[in-house]
Amino acid sequence: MSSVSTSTGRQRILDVAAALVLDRGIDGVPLRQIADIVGMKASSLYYHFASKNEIVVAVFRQGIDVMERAWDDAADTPPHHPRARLAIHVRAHLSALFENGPFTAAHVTAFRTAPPDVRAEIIPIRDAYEARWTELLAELAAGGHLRPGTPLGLSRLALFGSMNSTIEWFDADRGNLDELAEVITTGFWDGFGS
Amino acid sequence: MSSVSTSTGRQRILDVAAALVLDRGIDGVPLRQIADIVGMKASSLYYHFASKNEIVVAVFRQGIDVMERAWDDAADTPPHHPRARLAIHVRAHLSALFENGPFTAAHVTAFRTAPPDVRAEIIPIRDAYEARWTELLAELAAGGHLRPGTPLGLSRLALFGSMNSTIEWFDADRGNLDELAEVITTGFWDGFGS
DNA sequence: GTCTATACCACGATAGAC
DNA sequence: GTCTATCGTGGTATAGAC
Repeated sequence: MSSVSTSTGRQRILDVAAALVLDRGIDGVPLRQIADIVGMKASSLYYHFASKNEIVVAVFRQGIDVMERAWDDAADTPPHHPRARLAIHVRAHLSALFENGPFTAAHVTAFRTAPPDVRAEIIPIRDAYEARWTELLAELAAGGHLRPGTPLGLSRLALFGSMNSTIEWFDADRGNLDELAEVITTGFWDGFGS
Repeated sequence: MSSVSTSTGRQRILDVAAALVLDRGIDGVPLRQIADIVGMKASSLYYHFASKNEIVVAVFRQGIDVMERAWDDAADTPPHHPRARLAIHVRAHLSALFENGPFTAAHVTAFRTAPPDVRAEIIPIRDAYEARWTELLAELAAGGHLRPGTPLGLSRLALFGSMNSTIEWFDADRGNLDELAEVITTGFWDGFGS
């Protein structure tokens, strides 16, 4: 298992690149800066990757991979009643955003400004992840657990927005991810009104 | 009243810059591209602005200004019961995001990767806008209309996330903003569960 | 208020030694 | 697998004519 400080070679480059891209965006990160932090010269990056775009694609891929793994882990737990099933996947998505490196967060924040060819390569992969959520919400709706009348796509997008926007303000070092997941789940399920 | 196609000089530069920054991020937009679309040379931009950062600051300022004006218009309407009061301000915020140029959306999406000095100049201004929301939510909570136990800051951030993340998917040309505002308000107030 | 010309630097990327 | 050296391009910004 790799961690940021112990990874080597290709993975170490991706760790550094993901953190920087999350912070400054794709165009805000020169290859020279990635290389500096890794401890090599920019030209040496080209032994591991053919281009900057290829690094970005690898970062995004790994970000989606982290999300899918978190989903799979969550899906392993025994079946719950509907709300708990949602809660466990919300917690998993937040885990991908905050507990497994900067990859998922980098993907979520930087994808919108990525070059068209990078986007084209990533879209099919992220679609597969989104389809899992659509399916989960469809099952909840079929069981009568979601308000009728709201299109499924809308509630999925609202949930994604609510989860992903935590990147802007949640501090994983100070806050509690379980509590955050509970707030988001409750907000989605019951709302904040009373 | 200025519109994108008829504005001139300084405002025309800002209109173009805001649209491009929304699309590609700050570092993804060369001054030459702004100048091209405006119909001048890049060097001529320096007659109107001292630096690229100054353009970005002006774009963000206007984005916040649009939000505040939308808020003020909403606050002009006679007092409602609590949920309707919230709904009217949600609608106003979405109006700022989609109905008054790309400034507010550019601010929301590009601020996170802005250079530190740009951020420092903008933060106090955006804080004032956020304080309006905090105050509104505090009044709702004081009236017993928000679920007790959820910190006010959390519900404000959840609401912001839900509204601002619509930038990623809502198509103002095809969708209905009133309906969107209703979905978001209902989602915040009552949730999506049943 | 916009132009031409240009300075200066940083960018991504390649070649080839070690 | 990393280095030095370098190429070509394009970035922000300035000077000065018109």
